[in-house]
Amino acid sequence: MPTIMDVAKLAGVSRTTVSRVLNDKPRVDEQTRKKVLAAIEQLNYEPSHFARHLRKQETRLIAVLVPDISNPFFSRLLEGMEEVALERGYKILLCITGDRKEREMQYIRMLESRQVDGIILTALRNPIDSLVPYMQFGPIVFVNEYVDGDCIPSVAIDNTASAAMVVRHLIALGHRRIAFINGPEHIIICRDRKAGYRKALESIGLPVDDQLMRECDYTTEGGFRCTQQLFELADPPTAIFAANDTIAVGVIKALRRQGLQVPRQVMVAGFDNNPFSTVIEPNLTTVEQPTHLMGAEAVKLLIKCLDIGRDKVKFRRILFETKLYIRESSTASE
Amino acid sequence: MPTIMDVAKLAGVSRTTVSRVLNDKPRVDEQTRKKVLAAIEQLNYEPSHFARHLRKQETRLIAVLVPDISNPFFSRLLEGMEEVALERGYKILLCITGDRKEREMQYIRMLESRQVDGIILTALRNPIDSLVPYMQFGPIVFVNEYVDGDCIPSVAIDNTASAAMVVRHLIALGHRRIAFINGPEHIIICRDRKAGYRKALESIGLPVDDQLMRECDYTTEGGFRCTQQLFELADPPTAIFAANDTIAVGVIKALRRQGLQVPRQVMVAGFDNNPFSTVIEPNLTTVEQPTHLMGAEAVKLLIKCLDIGRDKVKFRRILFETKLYIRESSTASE
DNA sequence: CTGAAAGCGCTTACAG
DNA sequence: CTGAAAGCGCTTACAG
Repeated sequence: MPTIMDVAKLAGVSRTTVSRVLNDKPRVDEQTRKKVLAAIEQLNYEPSHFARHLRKQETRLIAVLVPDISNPFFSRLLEGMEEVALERGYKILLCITGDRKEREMQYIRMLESRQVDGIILTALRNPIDSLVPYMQFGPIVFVNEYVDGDCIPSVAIDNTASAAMVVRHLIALGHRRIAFINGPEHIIICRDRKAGYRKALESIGLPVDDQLMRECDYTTEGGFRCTQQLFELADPPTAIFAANDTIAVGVIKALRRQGLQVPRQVMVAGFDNNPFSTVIEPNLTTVEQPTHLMGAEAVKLLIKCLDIGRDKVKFRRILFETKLYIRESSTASE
Repeated sequence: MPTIMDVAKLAGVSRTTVSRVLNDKPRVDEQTRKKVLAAIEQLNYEPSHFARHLRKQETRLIAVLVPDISNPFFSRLLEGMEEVALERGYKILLCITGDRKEREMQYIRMLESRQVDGIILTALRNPIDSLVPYMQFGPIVFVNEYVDGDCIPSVAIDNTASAAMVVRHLIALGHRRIAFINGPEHIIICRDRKAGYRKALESIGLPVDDQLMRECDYTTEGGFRCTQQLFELADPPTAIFAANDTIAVGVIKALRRQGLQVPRQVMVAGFDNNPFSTVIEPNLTTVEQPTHLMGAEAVKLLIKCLDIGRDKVKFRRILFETKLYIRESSTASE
């Protein structure tokens, strides 16, 4: 494998000069440049990223932590990130945590051993304080996930407002008994969606019935089970809002099992615009997040922190708009 | 950020000794080891992976190229890889090609600039010959994808046999007009599935009707369109085998649109056991590949090439068994 | 058991 | 415009 020294010898110059040509520095004679370029070509030389980065004290690597890559929400986020990273000369290290705390910390520690320049967290299962010791080693940016305060830059949506938008839509269709099946409420996103649900009800003076609020683990089975429970109530709901589409699939399956027709007898809405949502019958009303944009923006934010220093970065909290897709599952039949 | 020199000074030894302790080398006095360990602890020292790898001429990084991470097939493959990589001290660089040839080559070139130790390809859109110049820089392993001959180690399934299994299943249910909607036939996997389709028909003396073989781009829309065309035939099929579940969703949607009942009037089968397959009604008969195992095995194979040299690795072609899931879409009503 | 020295392949002041 | 030298942070023969 040829090194810079081989190129220098062949071209009859010093390795300093080769380095200059390589990095497009000024003050190189045109003749010299040509000789060097020819030597590079002839040897099929590629500079070693490793050596370069050791010298420059940077890795051009970004660790992205995701709980679960099979979830289209996270894979789309990654697609958005990858696009921008490549453009800017960064590479992405895929870190799947499986929502396990130790695994998460293990990856965060890569910052300490300088394996990566920075970290993007799409979720955080450890307490926020556990990040503090690592922040000195490089920037950390949230996307999707966020925390109160703005000690850590984040890219996200307004979950409260988005959930409220769905509930208002169901209210407008005449529903008064609207159930909410949430994901795990130790997750801030779920807490905020719940807040949005309450807010929408309260804003028009509807009572908030604890019986109608359920919590599951973000799975289809969870949605199925919670729906069954809801229909054991004396006064069951006429509409169900699920905190994500995976749950909503379980909701629709359970309703079908109960012999209840969607949307005629019960309306359903989800969240995420998962590809599922147009496969299931009836097609699911849902909220779309601009996942590609969010991923892209997160990488841009991280690179900005790297370039100008975290503390100088403004807009520490970037919010994106969401969009409600009204489909069959919440469409009134004429 | 402390370096090995800081530790050496604090412990009052040479950096050679610190390195020995770090790497668990023998011939270090127990007292000395303790002193060094204490210094490491006190400084919160972590060795720089970069420097270590520059010296050792390895990166412990594996580039994994995938066409599309939103496809659950590829994301599960990645999950399997990640698990083993982490166990063995390797990290995974996520390379999304979007099926673009230039993008693919761009990533393959990382081998040349020694950014990664090896490459795993889940697909290859460039001609196989284009890999040859890069093979000298590090091992390349296929998973899912493969080529004729065994110049490149691969982990895959027997696509011909698996497709034949599906078709035999449909034949056993009494079908004689079985259509096949394939993915792009420049992909070897699709060609092999088609071969399996033909083989199953021919094995019991059924004619192979060109009209019943269609090709699309692996999308739901493609499956929809091809199905519509099939039902413009004078003698339409009574069963449709789609080369993957995404296509099969389009098939079922088209049949529904035509007012045809599945499975009563037309039976359908897919491939991949995509999560879709249990969301769509009726639930889809499909073939499951052991994606996690395949991903894991691909990483093991690559690491073996790295450890003992590509040429010494046996089992250059590893085949995994597939499993047919018979669901409603191909179940005869009593 | 321990250390001085060389070297992995680059880049960057510094000097000319 | 060009080059000699130092150095990024490690590991590894080599010598003692």
